[in-house]
Amino acid sequence: MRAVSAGFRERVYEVVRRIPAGKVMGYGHVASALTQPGMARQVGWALAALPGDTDVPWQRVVRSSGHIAAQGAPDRAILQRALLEAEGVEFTADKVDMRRFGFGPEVFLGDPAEREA
DNA sequence: ATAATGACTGGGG
DNA sequence: ACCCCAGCCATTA
Repeated sequence: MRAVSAGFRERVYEVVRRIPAGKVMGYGHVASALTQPGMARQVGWALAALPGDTDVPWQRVVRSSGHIAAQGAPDRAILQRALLEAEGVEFTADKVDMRRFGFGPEVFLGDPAEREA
């Protein structure tokens, strides 16, 4: 058995599958959705184990900063950006504006004044 | 059982 | 705002 526990992986995939097209979620955010904050790295691990023909929209998961992750797979990183732009996600200086494209109820927990109109 | 690794994160320079 | 470093945690060696 390679990578993370099968159960954990499936939970990650379930969450990722719920991210609507045109939106992105941070690894830490996904981990929180799994009620297991602090496992951002393991979330990335689960996505890294995905096959090329998966139906999981792994491209919608980026770093909290909005930058593309995929360190060990630069080729996948390029593909990821292409897929996201095809979904309508705009990139600025190789980063995504989480304030606009970030998904998840958690993002609304912050101060309302923080939010962009 | 200990040490190294990595699709991460937050704080400090 | 960008780069570097220490902290985290399950999987591997």
